[in-house]
Amino acid sequence: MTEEALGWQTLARDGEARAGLLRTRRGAFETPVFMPVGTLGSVKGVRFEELEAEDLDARIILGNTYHLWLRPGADVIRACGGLHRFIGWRRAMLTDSGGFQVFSLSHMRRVSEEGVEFRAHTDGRQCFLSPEVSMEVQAALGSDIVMAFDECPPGRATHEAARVSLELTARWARRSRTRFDELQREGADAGRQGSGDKVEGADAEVESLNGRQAIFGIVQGATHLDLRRESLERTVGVGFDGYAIGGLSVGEEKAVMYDVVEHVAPLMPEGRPRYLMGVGTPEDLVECVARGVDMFDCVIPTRNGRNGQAFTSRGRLNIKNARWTTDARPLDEACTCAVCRRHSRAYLRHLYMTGEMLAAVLLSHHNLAFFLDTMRRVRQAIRSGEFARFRREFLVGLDSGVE
RNA sequence: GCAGGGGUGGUCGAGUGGUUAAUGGCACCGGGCUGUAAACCCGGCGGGUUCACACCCUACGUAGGUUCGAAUCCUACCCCCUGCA
Repeated sequence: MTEEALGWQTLARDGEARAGLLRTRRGAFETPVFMPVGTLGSVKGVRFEELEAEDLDARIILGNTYHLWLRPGADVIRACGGLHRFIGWRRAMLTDSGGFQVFSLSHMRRVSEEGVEFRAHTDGRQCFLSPEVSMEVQAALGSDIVMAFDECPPGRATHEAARVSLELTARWARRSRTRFDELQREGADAGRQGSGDKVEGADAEVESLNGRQAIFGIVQGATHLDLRRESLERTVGVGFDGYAIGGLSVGEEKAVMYDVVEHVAPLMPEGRPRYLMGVGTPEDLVECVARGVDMFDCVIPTRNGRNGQAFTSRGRLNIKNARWTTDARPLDEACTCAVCRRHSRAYLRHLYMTGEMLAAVLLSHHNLAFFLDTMRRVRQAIRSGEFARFRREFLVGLDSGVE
């Protein structure tokens, strides 16, 4: 028996790229992994059966503290047995802390040492979010991986602003850890495993985990490498089950983002999973795996799918374009997802142009399939020592353009 | 037949003498979206020449007229709607 709430071990390395096995209390799966985003307890437009089906096979999804706290409320979800039971998802779940909303709703908030005062985007009422509140809400949600409460500065934050922000995040990391541990001891975790809950696909390794929630710390520092290093040291000093790089893809140049990841990821603890928050496009995933990242999440496949954009092995395809009006081919001729096996571009365009919700459903499905399949191929390439070649060919493919 | 109302750009619909190639909506064409305030947002949308500024044509049922100037006023005609016969 282990005392860990989460385990990660390297299966193979290829340059900085790592293939690993991540064990959570709700299932073990290989990394690098992409986590579909389900902010409000729903991966928008995609049923859980589909997420579990072979062409997607998502092993872990995201939920959001801030959004679920506002609606339906932590008490409701606790009363319903935690987020997993509430939404009907048995596999792993990671919850974001609400830290990102401090950034994205920045014009309706006030940040202080204690926490953040918000005006709820839903009805404008005054709310207060802090490391303690975030941990309490995430305990009520009972997610498998909890994120520390951080502050995410804009990508172009100055050195001085990024330093102030990073230091606040570091203090909040300590408070997050402290309150998180108290809540685990108090048994506040609504998703606690080991008391008779049958975990689908659980194996001996997973059952050897202690059944508690795990918690990840978040490295900030904007684009300033010295601050990133300092933030990393301080976060590791607190001690977490895994570490995330936050504050990227928030307005900075793409080359700068890659540069930050390239400098930070290899410095992150070798034996812990590394999670790049909110990233990214297919090329971002591959490029950041190459720099040592293990976990990703992004709204792009579902949001862009809803908005008519498909990701394919030859780049992006805008289903709205008139050129597809009578095109009988699937979105991506190299894709074997349920949507590509059955439907033509012409039909998908028709659905989109007529406002049928099925367009959003099918495009979201395909996009998730493409992202998840890309990660499968990434893992396989790393394990067979052919990641460099895969990376090169994948990027050439994306650049070749949809015909 | 008489009385009243009306015919505007792909479409619906504003505009009742002058910054009107003509407000809006829809449709259409294109672009964007990275820890989801997003089934959303932004641009274009009569034709032609131009990289562009710009210029030229054609347009508010049809044909005339009044006026420096007309989608807007007048006359005739065509068509549509409503009521009465």
